[in-house]
Amino acid sequence: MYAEILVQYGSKSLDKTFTYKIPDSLIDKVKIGMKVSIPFGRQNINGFVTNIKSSSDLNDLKEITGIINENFVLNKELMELGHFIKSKTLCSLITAYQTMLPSSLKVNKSKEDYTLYDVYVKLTDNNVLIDDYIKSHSRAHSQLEIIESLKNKTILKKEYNSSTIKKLIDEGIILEEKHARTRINPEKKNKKEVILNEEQKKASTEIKSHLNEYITYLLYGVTGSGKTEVYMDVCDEVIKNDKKVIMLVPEITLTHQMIQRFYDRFGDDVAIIHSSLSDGEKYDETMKIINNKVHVVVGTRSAIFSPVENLGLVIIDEEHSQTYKQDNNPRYHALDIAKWRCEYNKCPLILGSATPSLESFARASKGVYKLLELNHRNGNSVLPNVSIIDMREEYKKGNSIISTELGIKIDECLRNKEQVMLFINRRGYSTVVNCSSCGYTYKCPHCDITLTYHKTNNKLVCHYCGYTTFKSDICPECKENAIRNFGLGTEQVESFIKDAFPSARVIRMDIDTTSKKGSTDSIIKGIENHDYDIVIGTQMISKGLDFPNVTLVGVINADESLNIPDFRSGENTFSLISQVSGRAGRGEKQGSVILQTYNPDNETLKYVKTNDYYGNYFNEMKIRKLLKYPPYYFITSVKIKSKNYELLKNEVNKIASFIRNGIEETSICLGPTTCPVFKINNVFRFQIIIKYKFDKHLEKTLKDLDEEYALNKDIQLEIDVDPIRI
DNA sequence: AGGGCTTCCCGA
DNA sequence: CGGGAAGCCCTC
Repeated sequence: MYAEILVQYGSKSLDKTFTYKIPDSLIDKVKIGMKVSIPFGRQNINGFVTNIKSSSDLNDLKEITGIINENFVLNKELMELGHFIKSKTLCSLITAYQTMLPSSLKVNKSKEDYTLYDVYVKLTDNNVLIDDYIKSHSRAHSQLEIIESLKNKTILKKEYNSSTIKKLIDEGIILEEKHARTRINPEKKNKKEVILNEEQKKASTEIKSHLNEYITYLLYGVTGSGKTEVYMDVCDEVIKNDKKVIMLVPEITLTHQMIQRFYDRFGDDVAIIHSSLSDGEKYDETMKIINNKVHVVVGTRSAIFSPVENLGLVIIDEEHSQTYKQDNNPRYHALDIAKWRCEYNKCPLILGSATPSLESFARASKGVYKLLELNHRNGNSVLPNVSIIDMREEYKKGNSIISTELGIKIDECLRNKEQVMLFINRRGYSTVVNCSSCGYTYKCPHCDITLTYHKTNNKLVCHYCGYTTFKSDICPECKENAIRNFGLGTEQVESFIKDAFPSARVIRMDIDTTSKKGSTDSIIKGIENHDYDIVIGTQMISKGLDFPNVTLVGVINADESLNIPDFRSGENTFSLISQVSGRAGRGEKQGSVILQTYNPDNETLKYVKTNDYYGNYFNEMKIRKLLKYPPYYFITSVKIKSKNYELLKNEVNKIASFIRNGIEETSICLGPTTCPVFKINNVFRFQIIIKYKFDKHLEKTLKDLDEEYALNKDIQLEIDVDPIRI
């Protein structure tokens, strides 16, 4: 028998199978989807079995040397899914499989058991041996004590002094026993029965009556409308049918509260998968899935690859979230994978959001997805009041950070013992540092961007490559004492607020204050317990958090995300600010939102103010149609990168004409142009954008292009099908 | 990916 | 003519 094997390396030049002979001793054991070790050239590496056959045209084949993990086999569904990922993202097949696996199970890893064991000890059954032992020697008191304490009992080994017990084990009086222990053990708390309101019941019933069909539902529910209850109600039904559920959330730490609710309801029937778990934790959770110990998998993007058998439902919460698209190779979108798997398993897919992506909403209005709406907040809470403040007027009054009105509102909140959230989507102290005398601006020497000032350590930091330098008040160009800060960041807002409201307890929440493991949790608990009155944060405070005592949300600079040069900036601003606003007034009290902006007439902000998703949708769609952007056209971007600028400039034009010749006439090829950030880490970057409705030549053209440059070390290509930003 | 084999350029 | 870097090619 022979096996076709993919080698562990992801390089494009090795993206083919190699045939090995299966030795007689392994014939009954080797299966498709297994990891095996093989000789390759003069090295010994691992590979992945993709096919088994009884004959081969080749002779003098080498033999498989061993199986890495007999208990792990990638199932047929995921084997097929690999081909889909390969063709969609133009990656090699082995890269597709590697992407599906947690690092402990990846093909290049040879260790097979990550299980954590507790070692227990017990007395041997051989009573004669024990008696002899006690009688025949004058034993240390401590050893006799151990023997006494273990009568009819099994106890953790580490309860005893290790050298004392070792002796007893060596003599055979005491036996060791290993018990596997899972690292994460959620508990089920039977909280009070959830009663769905009419809207929730309607949505849930609709989905529950089509559980054996591939239908994509768009659950469009305003913030606080209780989408989670609908998810859980449908989950219940799927579990009753003994099928499995995968639920995706954008970022685990921020959706901590939602995961807790799943634990409370389903307890140890839930496995959790996300990037901040350790390898061992991920291994345990994956094993729970493989061994059919759980019905529900909750996790971030990569959880869509969970090796569940009998998938009955996929839920993607906050479906508009950009985190579902992987921004390095393979650039897959979890939504595409979810669709593929749901179609394969003939089961429903639920996309939930308060601000669905334009693509999704457009599909729902065309009837491709089925639209389900939740228009009311759950319980007694109502949507917050939004007011827009013209910062141009405020600036004249001398307020550049907090407007008069926001100041008054904060004061009011503090007096009422309510909490405030202030949103500023930039970390650091100030985003631009320059000289008011000669105009010199601090820029990163390796990247094409300005440095951000961090006051906590008095350093200038590049947010792209991490370059750090000290800041001086004296201009390095003209030597004048005229260095000034522009552009607001979280640190500056924090220090301003601390000065303005000295009695308030203030916490800042951004990457810089939450990078330590567990710090996010402790901040969230602190907010829950009202240890803080004012929370200042970046977009990490925008999603999922549910604090009933937060009644005021201030958006310090609503223009920030509007000014990003991307066709989606309007859509993203609408959803970001709507999500942030949704943090206000989730309890009994009415919430209010203050949007500070230098563009009070901006269309997007007006729609945010009136919470008019439809208005914003139609407005954006009009623009997208006019400019031939998604969802009217598909987009693929080709980034071309090199350290050698002259070579790059030359090559880029060749690539553009190659693409122009290889696509249909109805498709549009834009560029080459320089990327918005022209240089990162001393690598120059150009891009070409292809817009198309349907192009049967494009995939082949891109594949050829990719292969052409696969071995070129000076030029790197980065092809992104359906990029999330350009 | 990684190692070996070929080629090509330079100095003596 | 030797040596060392650079490029090329192969791995079942």
